[in-house]
Amino acid sequence: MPDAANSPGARPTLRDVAQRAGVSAMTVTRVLREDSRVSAATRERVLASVAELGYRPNTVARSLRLGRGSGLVGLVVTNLANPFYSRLALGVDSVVGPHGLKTVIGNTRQSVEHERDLVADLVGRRVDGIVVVPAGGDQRHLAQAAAQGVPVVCASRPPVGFPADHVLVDDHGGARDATERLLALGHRRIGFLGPPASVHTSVERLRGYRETLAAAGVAADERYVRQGPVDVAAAEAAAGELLALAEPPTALFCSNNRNTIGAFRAVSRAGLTTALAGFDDFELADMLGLPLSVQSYDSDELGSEAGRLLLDRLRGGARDAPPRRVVLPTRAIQYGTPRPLA
Amino acid sequence: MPDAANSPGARPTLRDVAQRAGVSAMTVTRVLREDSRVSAATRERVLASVAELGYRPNTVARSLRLGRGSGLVGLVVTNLANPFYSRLALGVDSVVGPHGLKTVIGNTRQSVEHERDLVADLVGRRVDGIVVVPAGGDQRHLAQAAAQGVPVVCASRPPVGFPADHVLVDDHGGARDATERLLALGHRRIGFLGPPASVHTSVERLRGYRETLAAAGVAADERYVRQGPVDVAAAEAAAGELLALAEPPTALFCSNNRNTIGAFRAVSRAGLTTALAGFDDFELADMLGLPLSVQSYDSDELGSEAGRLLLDRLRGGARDAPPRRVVLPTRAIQYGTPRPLA
DNA sequence: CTGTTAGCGCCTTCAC
DNA sequence: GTGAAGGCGCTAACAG
Repeated sequence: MPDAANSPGARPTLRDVAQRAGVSAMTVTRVLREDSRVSAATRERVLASVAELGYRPNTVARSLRLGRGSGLVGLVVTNLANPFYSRLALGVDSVVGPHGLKTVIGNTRQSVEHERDLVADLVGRRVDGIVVVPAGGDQRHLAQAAAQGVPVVCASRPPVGFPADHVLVDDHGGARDATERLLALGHRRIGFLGPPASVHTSVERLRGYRETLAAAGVAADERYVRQGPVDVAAAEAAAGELLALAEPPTALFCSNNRNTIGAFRAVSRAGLTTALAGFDDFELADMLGLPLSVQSYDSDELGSEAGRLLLDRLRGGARDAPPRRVVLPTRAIQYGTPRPLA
Repeated sequence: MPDAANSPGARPTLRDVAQRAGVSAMTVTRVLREDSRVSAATRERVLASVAELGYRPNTVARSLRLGRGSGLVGLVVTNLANPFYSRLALGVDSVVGPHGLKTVIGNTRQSVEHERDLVADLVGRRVDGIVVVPAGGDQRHLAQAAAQGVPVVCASRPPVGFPADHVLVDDHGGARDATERLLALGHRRIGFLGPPASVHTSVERLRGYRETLAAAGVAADERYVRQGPVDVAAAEAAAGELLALAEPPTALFCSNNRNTIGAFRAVSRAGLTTALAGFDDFELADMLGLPLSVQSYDSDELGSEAGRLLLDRLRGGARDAPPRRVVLPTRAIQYGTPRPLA
């Protein structure tokens, strides 16, 4: 009887295997851990017993006994449906997975409150570490987790009020480059479209945009700045407003791909040739029929870097190293042929 | 000293709290579980002690003691970077999350071997259940997990060789509708583009396409069928081949959005007006400048339905119900104005 | 080479 | 109202 399910739901234990093989539980452990020297004969018997019972060691009990963590890494993001975050998740998982760690997802739906509950839950589950894209400014719960000995790595946004490893994108540099490209084409009336100021990346990208304009001697015009849209529809509306101004911008810098796509829709619908520069690459960007430059980077790299930082704390010697910061560069991609301003 | 980290990494235990409050561990448990009647005074002292130590109950130990599962749901997909799967993940998580279950992700990268290892690992972690999009035809490892008492729910593809709840999309019906739309426009030379026959959905959609053609009295032409492309580049190449035939198809039915996008690129590059019908909606589909009909459905619904089926097995009375099947309908979306064949 | 003892952190059972 | 045992499944540390 290969897999006699004696009582459904009652999974066999180490003891069951031992008893069936006529040895002690300890011996079974040894065989399973390929530990010390066990006689070939015994090993055979034990393995047979394991197979017959369909025994699978209980990792939970094991990790409890060993005093280690649960072999889980918590991943906390605002919206996993966003490919940006799912790639990030994959990046984390691809790095920690080979080390026997599984990734637990936590979706906060932009709510700091959810984030706090999630982190508390993850800490309770004794995750070995947490990778988080903080949803808001209040990060006390993260500080607390870190203080309780759970390594925290922030991705995309820096930790606030406590030390932690973090991985950022070169938001400022990317925004500078994007803006410079528009300036180089002769544009002076350049609009800005991006998420609200509560989003760290948006702040940095806006700063890069402003500083670049200032450095080029272009007067800032706050009418051209729309910090707010988080989805395509809102971005399209906001872009439409800018384009409808008496003296509309001749170019738009869009600080993420939601805004770029929204802007594209608005420009396209209005039948204009407003130049576009954006942050984040996206599929079909090359087929839009408008020249477009984007600042691109792989979000899975954000994840894999975060995973590496975490592993260093867990396995490497970086257990008590001072907090580290990794900044990923962006690279410019030009779609279509840029048109100099007439 | 609010959170004196006595020894970093050594998290306080129930006993520590008890000792500090001058009570027994049992009493602390009671307070935490809001169990029996504990004197208000004791409760106060315990809670204070909890707060001061920053104590967080160890869920791992708890679930071990209670003999329950780990409060985890395993999610096994081939590629989380694909928005299809990340939405599915979110759907699962949104349903099981409110029941205190967390979702653990497992990415198989299309490898059945990885899938087997992953499932084994998840079972070892005593997940309460598994939602899986099976990567291949060999599902013995899933059967085994199910046999060991871990409820398995298949999404997008049915279980093979063992009974299990599953959620499918109406692949056949959607393909029929898509093909009928092309026939209605007067097309008779209709090509098919889709993933290899190892993918269940592809088989069903191809079947729907073939049966619909046959029903309309259109002779099948196997030169027009390309079952293989899994990414945009391969799809574009395959579409290019079809378009380059001596007697090219006047319309293409693409059985997923990778193939639709690839076909669009090929058609667009060739400057043709080949009609397109696809499966799966995708962003910017409306901006492509070609008429296109797609069979759309929400993959998060696949996930949430799967989550519900799983919950029924875990919490509901469906513990030992016969396996159930849920089929989600598709709905047609028309982008642009369809052009009847001249 | 193999077995016994003890206990990870928690909670059910039974006493007081 | 509260506490003392005992054990969930597993494995270090020590026997033998």
